[in-house]
Amino acid sequence: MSTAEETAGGEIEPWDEVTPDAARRLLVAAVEAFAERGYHATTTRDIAGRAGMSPAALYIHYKTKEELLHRISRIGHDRALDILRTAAAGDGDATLRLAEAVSSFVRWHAGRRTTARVVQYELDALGPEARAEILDLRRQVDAEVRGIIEDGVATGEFDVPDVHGTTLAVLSLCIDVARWFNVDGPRTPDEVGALYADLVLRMVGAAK
Amino acid sequence: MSTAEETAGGEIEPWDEVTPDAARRLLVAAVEAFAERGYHATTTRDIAGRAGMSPAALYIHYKTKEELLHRISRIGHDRALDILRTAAAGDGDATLRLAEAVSSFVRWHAGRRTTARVVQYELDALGPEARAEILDLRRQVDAEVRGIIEDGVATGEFDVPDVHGTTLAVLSLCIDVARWFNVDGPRTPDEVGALYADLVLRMVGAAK
DNA sequence: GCCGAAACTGAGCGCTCGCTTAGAACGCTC
DNA sequence: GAGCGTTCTAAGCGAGCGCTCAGTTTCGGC
Repeated sequence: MSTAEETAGGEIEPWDEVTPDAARRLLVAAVEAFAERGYHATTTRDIAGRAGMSPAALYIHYKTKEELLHRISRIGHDRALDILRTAAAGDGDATLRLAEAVSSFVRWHAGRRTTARVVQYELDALGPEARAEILDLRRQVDAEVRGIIEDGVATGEFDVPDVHGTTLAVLSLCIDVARWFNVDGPRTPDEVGALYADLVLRMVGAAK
Repeated sequence: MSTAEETAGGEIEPWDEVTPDAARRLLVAAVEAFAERGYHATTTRDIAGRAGMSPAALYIHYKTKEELLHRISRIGHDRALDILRTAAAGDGDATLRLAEAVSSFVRWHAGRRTTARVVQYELDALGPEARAEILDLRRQVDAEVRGIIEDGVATGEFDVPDVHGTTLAVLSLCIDVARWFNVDGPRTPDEVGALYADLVLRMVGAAK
Protein backbone atom coordinates (compact mmCIF):
# COMPACT_ATOMS: atom_id res chain seq x y z
CA MET A 1 0.00 0.00 0.00
CA SER A 2 1.36 3.36 -1.01
CA THR A 3 1.62 6.28 1.35
CA ALA A 4 2.06 8.80 -1.47
CA GLU A 5 0.49 12.21 -0.95
CA GLU A 6 -1.46 14.10 -3.57
CA THR A 7 -0.76 17.83 -3.64
CA ALA A 8 -2.95 20.68 -4.84
CA GLY A 9 -1.33 20.56 -8.27
CA GLY A 10 -2.38 16.95 -8.72
CA GLU A 11 1.21 15.70 -8.50
CA ILE A 12 1.96 12.50 -6.67
CA GLU A 13 4.85 13.07 -4.29
CA PRO A 14 6.31 9.77 -3.15
CA TRP A 15 7.99 10.85 0.05
CA ASP A 16 7.72 7.28 1.32
CA GLU A 17 11.20 7.34 2.77
CA VAL A 18 10.18 10.01 5.28
CA THR A 19 8.67 8.58 8.45
CA PRO A 20 6.74 8.84 10.68
CA ASP A 21 3.61 10.15 9.02
CA ALA A 22 3.68 13.49 10.86
CA ALA A 23 7.24 14.17 9.74
CA ARG A 24 6.25 13.48 6.14
CA ARG A 25 3.20 15.75 6.34
CA LEU A 26 5.40 18.55 7.66
CA LEU A 27 7.95 17.99 4.92
CA VAL A 28 5.33 18.01 2.16
CA ALA A 29 3.85 21.19 3.67
CA ALA A 30 7.31 22.75 3.68
CA VAL A 31 7.89 21.85 0.03
CA GLU A 32 4.66 23.57 -0.95
CA ALA A 33 5.34 26.66 1.15
CA PHE A 34 8.99 27.01 0.07
CA ALA A 35 7.98 26.60 -3.59
CA GLU A 36 5.24 29.23 -3.35
CA ARG A 37 6.96 31.90 -1.32
CA GLY A 38 10.62 30.95 -1.03
CA TYR A 39 12.46 29.67 2.04
CA HIS A 40 13.02 33.02 3.73
CA ALA A 41 9.47 34.23 3.23
CA THR A 42 8.01 31.04 4.68
CA THR A 43 7.32 30.89 8.42
CA THR A 44 7.45 27.82 10.60
CA ARG A 45 3.90 28.68 11.67
CA ASP A 46 2.79 28.45 8.03
CA ILE A 47 4.42 25.05 7.55
CA ALA A 48 2.91 23.65 10.73
CA GLY A 49 -0.48 25.13 9.84
CA ARG A 50 -0.50 23.48 6.41
CA ALA A 51 0.29 20.16 8.09
CA GLY A 52 -2.58 20.69 10.54
CA MET A 53 -0.32 20.99 13.56
CA SER A 54 0.80 23.57 16.09
CA PRO A 55 4.03 25.53 15.50
CA ALA A 56 5.79 23.63 18.27
CA ALA A 57 5.13 20.22 16.68
CA LEU A 58 7.60 20.98 13.92
CA TYR A 59 10.48 20.87 16.40
CA ILE A 60 9.64 17.35 17.54
CA HIS A 61 10.59 16.05 14.10
CA TYR A 62 13.15 18.62 12.88
CA LYS A 63 15.80 20.52 14.78
CA THR A 64 15.47 23.69 12.69
CA LYS A 65 13.66 25.13 9.70
CA GLU A 66 16.90 24.75 7.77
CA GLU A 67 16.98 21.01 8.47
CA LEU A 68 13.66 20.72 6.64
CA LEU A 69 15.13 22.42 3.58
CA HIS A 70 18.24 20.25 3.80
CA ARG A 71 16.19 17.04 3.86
CA ILE A 72 14.07 18.20 0.93
CA SER A 73 17.12 19.24 -1.06
CA ARG A 74 18.97 16.00 -0.34
CA ILE A 75 16.06 13.73 -1.30
CA GLY A 76 15.33 15.82 -4.40
CA HIS A 77 18.91 15.78 -5.62
CA ASP A 78 19.16 12.04 -4.98
CA ARG A 79 16.06 11.55 -7.09
CA ALA A 80 17.31 13.81 -9.91
CA LEU A 81 20.66 12.04 -9.96
CA ASP A 82 18.92 8.66 -9.98
CA ILE A 83 16.89 9.68 -13.04
CA LEU A 84 20.01 10.72 -14.94
CA ARG A 85 22.01 7.66 -13.91
CA THR A 86 19.23 5.36 -15.11
CA ALA A 87 19.14 7.11 -18.48
CA ALA A 88 22.94 7.23 -18.80
CA ALA A 89 23.23 3.51 -18.04
CA GLY A 90 20.69 2.55 -20.71
CA ASP A 91 21.78 0.27 -23.54
CA GLY A 92 21.04 2.48 -26.55
CA ASP A 93 23.55 4.68 -28.38
CA ALA A 94 24.51 8.11 -27.06
CA THR A 95 21.76 9.81 -29.05
CA LEU A 96 19.09 7.63 -27.50
CA ARG A 97 20.53 7.90 -24.00
CA LEU A 98 20.83 11.70 -24.20
CA ALA A 99 17.25 11.99 -25.44
CA GLU A 100 16.04 9.74 -22.62
CA ALA A 101 18.11 11.62 -20.02
CA VAL A 102 16.77 15.02 -21.10
CA SER A 103 13.16 13.97 -21.50
CA SER A 104 12.99 12.18 -18.13
CA PHE A 105 14.91 14.95 -16.33
CA VAL A 106 12.61 17.57 -17.81
CA ARG A 107 9.54 15.48 -17.05
CA TRP A 108 10.58 15.46 -13.41
CA HIS A 109 11.18 19.23 -13.32
CA ALA A 110 7.79 19.88 -14.89
CA GLY A 111 5.70 17.18 -13.20
CA ARG A 112 7.28 17.66 -9.78
CA ARG A 113 7.69 21.37 -10.32
CA THR A 114 6.95 22.20 -6.68
CA THR A 115 9.76 19.99 -5.42
CA ALA A 116 12.14 20.90 -8.23
CA ARG A 117 11.72 24.61 -7.57
CA VAL A 118 12.83 24.21 -3.98
CA VAL A 119 15.63 21.82 -4.90
CA GLN A 120 17.04 24.03 -7.65
CA TYR A 121 16.44 27.55 -6.39
CA GLU A 122 16.74 27.52 -2.60
CA LEU A 123 20.28 26.14 -2.40
CA ASP A 124 21.69 29.45 -1.14
CA ALA A 125 19.53 29.29 1.97
CA LEU A 126 21.47 26.28 3.23
CA GLY A 127 24.42 26.62 5.60
CA PRO A 128 27.99 25.96 4.42
CA GLU A 129 28.24 22.20 5.19
CA ALA A 130 24.80 21.35 3.83
CA ARG A 131 25.47 23.43 0.73
CA ALA A 132 28.80 21.68 0.17
CA GLU A 133 27.07 18.29 0.35
CA ILE A 134 24.47 19.34 -2.21
CA LEU A 135 27.07 20.92 -4.51
CA ASP A 136 28.85 17.57 -4.59
CA LEU A 137 25.64 15.94 -5.82
CA ARG A 138 25.36 18.63 -8.48
CA ARG A 139 28.84 17.83 -9.72
CA GLN A 140 27.74 14.20 -10.09
CA VAL A 141 24.67 15.35 -12.04
CA ASP A 142 26.93 17.35 -14.35
CA ALA A 143 29.28 14.38 -14.78
CA GLU A 144 26.44 12.07 -15.88
CA VAL A 145 25.31 14.40 -18.67
CA ARG A 146 28.84 15.23 -19.72
CA GLY A 147 29.59 11.51 -19.90
CA ILE A 148 26.81 10.89 -22.41
CA ILE A 149 27.88 13.84 -24.53
CA GLU A 150 31.52 12.68 -24.49
CA ASP A 151 30.37 9.22 -25.57
CA GLY A 152 28.47 10.73 -28.49
CA VAL A 153 31.47 12.79 -29.54
CA ALA A 154 33.71 9.71 -29.34
CA THR A 155 31.40 7.63 -31.55
CA GLY A 156 30.99 10.51 -33.98
CA GLU A 157 27.25 10.81 -33.29
CA PHE A 158 27.63 14.35 -31.94
CA ASP A 159 29.44 17.45 -33.15
CA VAL A 160 30.22 19.49 -30.02
CA PRO A 161 33.07 22.02 -30.02
CA ASP A 162 32.75 22.86 -26.29
CA VAL A 163 31.69 19.81 -24.26
CA HIS A 164 31.78 21.49 -20.85
CA GLY A 165 29.92 24.58 -22.03
CA THR A 166 27.31 22.53 -23.86
CA THR A 167 26.79 20.29 -20.83
CA LEU A 168 26.23 23.38 -18.73
CA ALA A 169 23.74 24.75 -21.25
CA VAL A 170 21.81 21.48 -21.49
CA LEU A 171 21.47 21.19 -17.72
CA SER A 172 20.61 24.87 -17.41
CA LEU A 173 17.86 24.48 -19.99
CA CYS A 174 16.34 21.51 -18.15
CA ILE A 175 16.61 23.01 -14.67
CA ASP A 176 14.99 26.29 -15.69
CA VAL A 177 11.83 24.36 -16.54
CA ALA A 178 11.09 24.39 -12.82
CA ARG A 179 10.98 28.20 -12.93
CA TRP A 180 8.52 28.73 -15.77
CA PHE A 181 6.49 25.53 -16.02
CA ASN A 182 2.82 26.08 -15.27
CA VAL A 183 0.58 23.16 -14.33
CA ASP A 184 -2.40 25.00 -15.81
CA GLY A 185 -0.49 25.92 -18.97
CA PRO A 186 -0.93 24.45 -22.45
CA ARG A 187 1.85 21.83 -22.23
CA THR A 188 2.05 18.55 -20.33
CA PRO A 189 5.34 17.44 -18.75
CA ASP A 190 5.55 14.71 -21.41
CA GLU A 191 5.24 17.25 -24.22
CA VAL A 192 7.88 19.54 -22.77
CA GLY A 193 10.17 16.54 -22.26
CA ALA A 194 9.80 15.50 -25.91
CA LEU A 195 10.31 19.06 -27.18
CA TYR A 196 13.41 19.54 -25.05
CA ALA A 197 14.92 16.19 -26.04
CA ASP A 198 14.58 17.25 -29.67
CA LEU A 199 16.12 20.67 -29.00
CA VAL A 200 19.05 19.17 -27.12
CA LEU A 201 19.78 16.66 -29.88
CA ARG A 202 19.94 19.62 -32.25
CA MET A 203 22.32 21.42 -29.87
CA VAL A 204 24.77 18.52 -29.97
CA GLY A 205 24.46 18.09 -33.72
CA ALA A 206 22.94 14.61 -33.59
CA ALA A 207 21.38 13.19 -36.74
CA LYS A 208 17.60 13.10 -36.57
CA MET B 1 30.86 63.01 -17.42
CA SER B 2 29.62 59.61 -16.35
CA THR B 3 28.32 58.87 -12.88
CA ALA B 4 28.56 55.10 -13.38
CA GLU B 5 29.40 53.06 -10.29
CA GLU B 6 31.91 50.23 -10.24
CA THR B 7 30.79 47.25 -8.15
CA ALA B 8 32.91 44.63 -6.43
CA GLY B 9 32.60 42.30 -9.41
CA GLY B 10 34.16 44.89 -11.69
CA GLU B 11 30.90 45.44 -13.54
CA ILE B 12 29.97 48.95 -14.60
CA GLU B 13 26.39 49.63 -13.58
CA PRO B 14 25.06 52.67 -15.40
CA TRP B 15 22.23 53.66 -13.10
CA ASP B 16 22.51 57.21 -14.41
CA GLU B 17 18.75 57.63 -14.59
CA VAL B 18 18.47 57.33 -10.81
CA THR B 19 18.94 60.64 -9.02
CA PRO B 20 19.90 62.13 -6.65
CA ASP B 21 23.20 60.49 -5.83
CA ALA B 22 22.08 59.12 -2.45
CA ALA B 23 19.07 57.40 -4.05
CA ARG B 24 21.36 55.76 -6.62
CA ARG B 25 23.80 54.59 -3.99
CA LEU B 26 20.94 53.00 -2.07
CA LEU B 27 19.63 51.33 -5.22
CA VAL B 28 23.03 49.92 -6.17
CA ALA B 29 23.45 48.66 -2.61
CA ALA B 30 20.02 47.01 -2.81
CA VAL B 31 20.90 45.30 -6.10
CA GLU B 32 24.02 43.78 -4.55
CA ALA B 33 22.25 42.70 -1.39
CA PHE B 34 19.21 41.25 -3.19
CA ALA B 35 21.49 39.38 -5.61
CA GLU B 36 23.60 37.91 -2.83
CA ARG B 37 20.94 36.92 -0.35
CA GLY B 38 17.58 37.35 -2.03
CA TYR B 39 14.94 40.00 -1.36
CA HIS B 40 13.39 38.45 1.73
CA ALA B 41 16.71 37.70 3.41
CA THR B 42 17.94 41.25 2.89
CA THR B 43 17.27 43.81 5.61
CA THR B 44 16.80 47.52 5.11
CA ARG B 45 19.60 48.00 7.65
CA ASP B 46 21.93 46.05 5.38
CA ILE B 47 21.03 48.11 2.33
CA ALA B 48 21.49 51.40 4.16
CA GLY B 49 24.76 50.17 5.66
CA ARG B 50 26.20 49.24 2.28
CA ALA B 51 25.30 52.72 1.03
CA GLY B 52 27.02 54.26 4.06
CA MET B 53 23.82 55.67 5.54
CA SER B 54 21.57 55.14 8.53
CA PRO B 55 18.55 52.83 8.21
CA ALA B 56 16.15 55.77 8.28
CA ALA B 57 17.79 57.48 5.28
CA LEU B 58 16.36 54.81 2.98
CA TYR B 59 12.86 56.09 3.63
CA ILE B 60 13.69 59.61 2.46
CA HIS B 61 14.16 58.28 -1.07
CA TYR B 62 11.90 55.21 -1.18
CA LYS B 63 8.52 54.61 0.40
CA THR B 64 9.16 50.93 1.11
CA LYS B 65 11.71 48.18 0.58
CA GLU B 66 9.43 46.81 -2.12
CA GLU B 67 9.61 50.09 -4.05
CA LEU B 68 13.37 49.59 -4.31
CA LEU B 69 12.86 46.14 -5.85
CA HIS B 70 10.20 47.52 -8.18
CA ARG B 71 12.48 50.28 -9.46
CA ILE B 72 15.35 47.81 -9.98
CA SER B 73 13.09 45.36 -11.76
CA ARG B 74 11.54 48.03 -13.98
CA ILE B 75 14.87 49.53 -15.05
CA GLY B 76 16.38 46.08 -15.61
CA HIS B 77 13.49 44.85 -17.73
CA ASP B 78 13.53 48.06 -19.75
CA ARG B 79 17.23 47.50 -20.44
CA ALA B 80 16.75 43.82 -21.36
CA LEU B 81 13.89 44.69 -23.70
CA ASP B 82 15.98 47.47 -25.25
CA ILE B 83 18.80 45.02 -25.99
CA LEU B 84 16.44 42.60 -27.73
CA ARG B 85 14.63 45.32 -29.69
CA THR B 86 17.92 46.67 -31.00
CA ALA B 87 18.96 43.21 -32.16
CA ALA B 88 15.55 42.41 -33.64
CA ALA B 89 15.48 45.67 -35.58
CA GLY B 90 18.92 45.06 -37.13
CA ASP B 91 19.20 44.84 -40.92
CA GLY B 92 20.65 41.34 -41.33
CA ASP B 93 18.69 38.18 -42.05
CA ALA B 94 16.88 36.27 -39.30
CA THR B 95 19.91 34.08 -38.61
CA LEU B 96 22.14 37.08 -38.00
CA ARG B 97 19.52 38.90 -35.95
CA LEU B 98 18.82 35.86 -33.75
CA ALA B 99 22.54 35.34 -33.16
CA GLU B 100 22.95 39.00 -32.23
CA ALA B 101 19.87 38.94 -29.97
CA VAL B 102 21.04 35.86 -28.08
CA SER B 103 24.69 36.90 -27.75
CA SER B 104 23.88 40.42 -26.52
CA PHE B 105 21.11 39.20 -24.21
CA VAL B 106 23.41 36.55 -22.73
CA ARG B 107 26.25 39.05 -22.46
CA TRP B 108 24.01 41.25 -20.34
CA HIS B 109 22.92 38.37 -18.10
CA ALA B 110 26.55 37.33 -17.56
CA GLY B 111 28.24 40.73 -17.38
CA ARG B 112 25.49 42.34 -15.30
CA ARG B 113 24.82 39.13 -13.44
CA THR B 114 24.10 40.91 -10.18
CA THR B 115 21.34 43.01 -11.68
CA ALA B 116 20.01 40.22 -13.88
CA ARG B 117 19.69 37.87 -10.93
CA VAL B 118 17.45 40.30 -9.10
CA VAL B 119 15.49 41.15 -12.22
CA GLN B 120 14.87 37.53 -13.22
CA TYR B 121 14.52 35.73 -9.89
CA GLU B 122 12.92 38.13 -7.42
CA LEU B 123 9.75 38.82 -9.40
CA ASP B 124 7.55 36.94 -6.93
CA ALA B 125 8.47 39.31 -4.13
CA LEU B 126 6.62 42.15 -5.87
CA GLY B 127 3.01 43.02 -5.07
CA PRO B 128 0.20 42.28 -7.56
CA GLU B 129 0.20 45.59 -9.49
CA ALA B 130 3.97 45.83 -9.78
CA ARG B 131 4.18 42.19 -10.81
CA ALA B 132 1.52 42.73 -13.48
CA GLU B 133 3.49 45.64 -14.90
CA ILE B 134 6.67 43.56 -15.08
CA LEU B 135 4.87 40.55 -16.56
CA ASP B 136 3.69 42.81 -19.38
CA LEU B 137 7.31 43.70 -20.14
CA ARG B 138 8.17 39.99 -20.16
CA ARG B 139 5.47 39.36 -22.73
CA GLN B 140 7.11 42.02 -24.91
CA VAL B 141 10.49 40.30 -24.44
CA ASP B 142 8.94 37.01 -25.56
CA ALA B 143 7.32 38.70 -28.56
CA GLU B 144 10.63 40.12 -29.80
CA VAL B 145 12.37 36.74 -29.81
CA ARG B 146 9.34 34.96 -31.25
CA GLY B 147 9.22 37.59 -34.00
CA ILE B 148 12.76 36.82 -35.15
CA ILE B 149 12.11 33.08 -35.11
CA GLU B 150 8.88 33.51 -37.09
CA ASP B 151 10.79 35.59 -39.63
CA GLY B 152 13.36 32.85 -40.01
CA VAL B 153 10.68 30.21 -40.46
CA ALA B 154 8.94 32.38 -43.07
CA THR B 155 12.13 32.84 -45.11
CA GLY B 156 13.01 29.16 -44.78
CA GLU B 157 16.17 29.88 -42.83
CA PHE B 158 14.88 28.00 -39.76
CA ASP B 159 13.23 24.63 -39.27
CA VAL B 160 11.13 24.97 -36.10
CA PRO B 161 8.14 22.66 -35.47
CA ASP B 162 7.03 24.46 -32.27
CA VAL B 163 7.69 28.22 -32.46
CA HIS B 164 6.18 29.09 -29.08
CA GLY B 165 7.92 26.26 -27.26
CA THR B 166 11.26 26.98 -28.91
CA THR B 167 10.97 30.70 -28.07
CA LEU B 168 10.34 29.77 -24.47
CA ALA B 169 13.35 27.44 -24.44
CA VAL B 170 15.66 30.03 -26.02
CA LEU B 171 14.69 32.69 -23.49
CA SER B 172 14.86 30.22 -20.64
CA LEU B 173 18.39 29.24 -21.67
CA CYS B 174 19.54 32.86 -21.78
CA ILE B 175 17.87 33.90 -18.52
CA ASP B 176 19.29 30.99 -16.55
CA VAL B 177 22.78 32.32 -17.26
CA ALA B 178 22.15 34.78 -14.44
CA ARG B 179 21.77 31.83 -12.05
CA TRP B 180 24.99 29.95 -12.79
CA PHE B 181 27.40 32.50 -14.29
CA ASN B 182 30.46 33.04 -12.11
CA VAL B 183 32.57 36.16 -12.55
CA ASP B 184 35.62 34.23 -11.35
CA GLY B 185 34.85 31.24 -13.60
CA PRO B 186 36.66 30.19 -16.77
CA ARG B 187 34.38 31.95 -19.27
CA THR B 188 33.95 35.62 -20.12
CA PRO B 189 30.50 37.04 -20.90
CA ASP B 190 31.61 37.39 -24.54
CA GLU B 191 32.53 33.72 -24.74
CA VAL B 192 29.26 32.55 -23.22
CA GLY B 193 27.38 34.84 -25.58
CA ALA B 194 29.14 33.36 -28.60
CA LEU B 195 28.64 29.77 -27.40
CA TYR B 196 24.96 30.34 -26.73
CA ALA B 197 24.36 32.07 -30.07
CA ASP B 198 25.79 28.98 -31.77
CA LEU B 199 23.68 26.60 -29.66
CA VAL B 200 20.49 28.56 -30.36
CA LEU B 201 21.13 28.61 -34.12
CA ARG B 202 21.43 24.83 -33.91
CA MET B 203 18.15 24.67 -31.96
CA VAL B 204 16.29 26.48 -34.75
CA GLY B 205 17.98 24.43 -37.47
CA ALA B 206 19.78 27.38 -39.07
CA ALA B 207 22.53 26.68 -41.60
CA LYS B 208 25.97 27.32 -40.17
C1' DG C 1 -6.51 -1.07 33.23
C1' DC C 2 -2.20 0.76 34.48
C1' DC C 3 2.44 2.78 33.09
C1' DG C 4 6.07 5.04 30.73
C1' DA C 5 7.60 6.84 26.45
C1' DA C 6 6.44 9.45 22.52
C1' DA C 7 3.65 13.03 20.30
C1' DC C 8 1.66 17.15 20.69
C1' DT C 9 -0.21 21.96 22.43
C1' DG C 10 -0.60 26.81 24.56
C1' DA C 11 1.92 30.26 25.98
C1' DG C 12 5.53 32.98 25.39
C1' DC C 13 10.84 34.44 25.30
C1' DG C 14 14.32 37.04 23.12
C1' DC C 15 15.27 39.03 19.04
C1' DT C 16 15.14 41.40 14.66
C1' DC C 17 12.29 43.06 11.26
C1' DG C 18 10.17 47.22 8.36
C1' DC C 19 9.24 51.51 9.25
C1' DT C 20 8.37 56.18 12.04
C1' DT C 21 9.37 60.28 14.50
C1' DA C 22 11.72 64.30 16.54
C1' DG C 23 15.15 66.99 15.81
C1' DA C 24 20.01 68.25 14.07
C1' DA C 25 22.88 69.60 10.10
C1' DC C 26 23.30 71.26 5.60
C1' DG C 27 22.96 74.29 1.56
C1' DC C 28 20.54 77.72 -1.03
C1' DT C 29 18.27 82.32 -1.61
C1' DC C 30 17.84 87.03 -0.69
C1' DG D 1 23.47 86.04 7.98
C1' DA D 2 18.58 85.01 8.72
C1' DG D 3 15.11 81.91 7.03
C1' DC D 4 13.72 77.67 5.14
C1' DG D 5 13.21 73.43 2.67
C1' DT D 6 15.89 69.25 2.11
C1' DT D 7 18.66 65.51 3.82
C1' DC D 8 20.14 63.05 7.26
C1' DT D 9 20.57 60.54 12.19
C1' DA D 10 19.47 58.48 16.92
C1' DA D 11 16.16 56.24 19.07
C1' DG D 12 12.64 53.25 19.21
C1' DC D 13 7.63 51.27 18.24
C1' DG D 14 4.68 47.42 17.20
C1' DA D 15 4.70 43.17 14.97
C1' DG D 16 6.16 38.82 13.72
C1' DC D 17 9.99 35.79 13.62
C1' DG D 18 12.48 31.03 15.02
C1' DC D 19 12.37 28.44 18.61
C1' DT D 20 11.52 26.61 23.74
C1' DC D 21 9.25 24.57 27.59
C1' DA D 22 5.96 22.97 31.02
C1' DG D 23 2.28 20.31 30.90
C1' DT D 24 -1.49 17.43 28.59
C1' DT D 25 -2.94 13.72 25.60
C1' DT D 26 -2.19 9.43 23.18
C1' DC D 27 -1.05 4.72 22.83
C1' DG D 28 1.43 0.16 22.68
C1' DG D 29 2.96 -3.51 25.98
C1' DC D 30 1.77 -6.32 29.72
